[in-house]
Amino acid sequence: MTTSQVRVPAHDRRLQIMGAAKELFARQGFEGTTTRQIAQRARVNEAIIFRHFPSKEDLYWAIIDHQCEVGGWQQSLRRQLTSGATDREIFAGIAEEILTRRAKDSSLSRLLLFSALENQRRSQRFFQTHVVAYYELIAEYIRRRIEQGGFRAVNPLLAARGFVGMIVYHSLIQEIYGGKRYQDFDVKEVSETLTNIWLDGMEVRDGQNPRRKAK
Amino acid sequence: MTTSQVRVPAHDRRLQIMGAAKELFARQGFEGTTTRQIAQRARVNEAIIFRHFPSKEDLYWAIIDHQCEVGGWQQSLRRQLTSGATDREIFAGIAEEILTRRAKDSSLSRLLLFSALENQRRSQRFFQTHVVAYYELIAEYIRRRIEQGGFRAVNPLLAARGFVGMIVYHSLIQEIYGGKRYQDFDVKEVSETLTNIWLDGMEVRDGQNPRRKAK
DNA sequence: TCGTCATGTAAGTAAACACTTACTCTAAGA
DNA sequence: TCTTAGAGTAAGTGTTTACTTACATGACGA
Repeated sequence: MTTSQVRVPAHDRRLQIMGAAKELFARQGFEGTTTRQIAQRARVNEAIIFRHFPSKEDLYWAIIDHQCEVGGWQQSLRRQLTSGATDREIFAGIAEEILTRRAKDSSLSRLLLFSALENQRRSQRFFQTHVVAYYELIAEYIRRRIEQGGFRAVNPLLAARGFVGMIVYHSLIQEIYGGKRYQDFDVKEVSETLTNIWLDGMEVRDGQNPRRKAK
Repeated sequence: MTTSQVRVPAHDRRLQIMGAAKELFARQGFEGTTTRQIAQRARVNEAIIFRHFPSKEDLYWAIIDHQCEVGGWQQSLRRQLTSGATDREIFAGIAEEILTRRAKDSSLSRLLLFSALENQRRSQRFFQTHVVAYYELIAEYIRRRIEQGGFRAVNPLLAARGFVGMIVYHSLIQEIYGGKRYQDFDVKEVSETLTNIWLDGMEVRDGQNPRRKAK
């Protein structure tokens, strides 16, 4: 009995299923998505999913692992921080990359947020290996600039989170609350404006004492 | 046939069920939570839930509506913005309130975020009535300070989002990724540090031209 | 050319799901 | 003191869920 009976190599089928599942998980969460929906969207028999993945949950983590490998966030960040550009160029560049990446693949952002909300335990592994390292890189740069006297003396990790927070939260609101209809923003404007605010708050200006650490 | 058979007025039972459901929805999402779990946690027979609420979904929205009424975010914000205090006092106060409120009732933040992710359509109503108005109030204050020459000329809505983003994103990371174990932050330190960065980036200093709007 | 084995499928299964039904009990107003 | 509305319950309902099973098919090495 056949519908189309197109034979596809296992590796391609895997990717096809993961692609369909990724969008559904991103939109409806893990619990909100049924294996039947995934099969329909991937135009595949439901049993095929379980030939390629032991369980629905294994499929879920296969997607997340695959996405994280593809990403290359850290390499890109490291390149920007060591490029020798000015602070303003560096941070505006980071902001722009976050915004464009999130706009290009909003499924991934949603997926990771869902993962963090639905399954705190499991997402901790991702957080430890990816998020912490990302902040640590920015914080390290900030720490160095403080020592050089270019930035004021604040908690570097807090400053890094503040910067990333401005950017990510903006795009989160645009994405989650259907912000595009509410008000549209230009990526360049957003990244430059927010970077300017943050940087002018961080830089030491002539005749001004570096701020002491609060508390 | 009885286990304890304690008779409780309908209104109290409603609140009891909503309280139990709120925590479960906040932790596991709507789809991830079963009515049986809710009943067990509320120490109530499953059928009782459906006597008080027509459906699981009605219970869900009853919780959100109830939480939004209780909140009082806007009144508090309006009071702070018109208190006549300095910019630094006002914004540090706003930051501190956001942080303490979120820390005190982390279920609510999780619930609203879940709601936004799981049910984009429905959460738009909440967004329009609460979130938009909140940002608009801050943006309005920023707009006035720009006209007075106290703040630089940037998109006020963007600046408002940047400020709130720093604060909320920080507490989001602490909350979601179990940040308390990763690194603990003092509310005062966080609110003062982030406010200082943002405000020093926004304020016009002597001998400095107000920044033009990007683009 | 033919056997093999991974790819593919239809038709299941038991468990879990939201929700209902038919019934009991008791606190409070008359 | 009696009546009754509504709080409480045990044991269901049909449906949907993740996952399985038994079998069909065809590309490819020998």
